[in-house]
Amino acid sequence: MTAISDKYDSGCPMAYALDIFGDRWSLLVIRDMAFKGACRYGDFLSGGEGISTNILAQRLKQLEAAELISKERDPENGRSFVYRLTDKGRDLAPVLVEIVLWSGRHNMAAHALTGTLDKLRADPAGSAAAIREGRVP
Amino acid sequence: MTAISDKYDSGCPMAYALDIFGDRWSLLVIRDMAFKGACRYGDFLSGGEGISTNILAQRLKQLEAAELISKERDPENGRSFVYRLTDKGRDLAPVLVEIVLWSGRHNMAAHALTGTLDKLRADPAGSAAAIREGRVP
DNA sequence: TAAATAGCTTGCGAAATGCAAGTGATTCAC
DNA sequence: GTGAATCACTTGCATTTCGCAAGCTATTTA
Repeated sequence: MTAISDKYDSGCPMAYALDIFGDRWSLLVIRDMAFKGACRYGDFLSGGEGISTNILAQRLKQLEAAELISKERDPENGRSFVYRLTDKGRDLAPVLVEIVLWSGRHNMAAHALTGTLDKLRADPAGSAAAIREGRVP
Repeated sequence: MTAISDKYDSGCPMAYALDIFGDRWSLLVIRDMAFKGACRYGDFLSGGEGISTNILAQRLKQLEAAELISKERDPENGRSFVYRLTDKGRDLAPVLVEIVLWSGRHNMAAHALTGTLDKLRADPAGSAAAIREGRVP
């Protein structure tokens, strides 16, 4: 399997992408990693939207299987793991940036991540580059 | 309601967007409109991935409620309706383009929409502009 | 006026989701 | 060295959503 499954794969690039992150939670996990520097299970659990623990575990496995994230033991705490975006995952930066910019244009009620939104607006390409390099914009 | 529901809205721009199109089918419907010029119920049903009719009807309602698409009677065929992207819907163009480009970079098996993919690669901004203007890239 | 077309709606079994409680492997405090 | 705490899950179960098939309504064509 690629991620959730290949059962819908029609060869369309959009369908390929949605097969991997076309659900409620995957992009929120990736957002936590890209914009907030989250890297541990507990970080995602307390990410703000209240993902439940079984779904989180499932999504992390799927994202790892799709090679968007990697999982390693935490060298400083043996009972913890560190999740990181892979090159493929960081390469989603322009997608994330455009989604945030779109929401910024159309959701007047937005109040979270606004500091980041200002930076993205001021320099979308630079922000995407930052994510791609593993930095938090 | 905004779309599927507001129950997850945390004020984060990403969450706002995913609340509207964070599911398996919404972006595929929008893809059919943006890249293939689809505008009728039957067009979406035969869009390639096999969405089922009840889910399609539900998604069209949600997308209309979120003001990404509009619905009108077809002036040339009274038993048909014409769905169109609104300004807000067409404004998703950069998101769609970046998703397709990302898939193009990472899915070597892609075979559908490849003519479009080449155009997007050659001129991403121009392709996004075409969608924004209601043309098919 | 009968048949075909377009766009749904309904019913129902299967799958995914959400919540709560429980497990197992470290690690820390004493 | 032992008990408590932490971290990362897993399991069970009720609820929700999905997917398939059949049916319904309005309009149009023959």
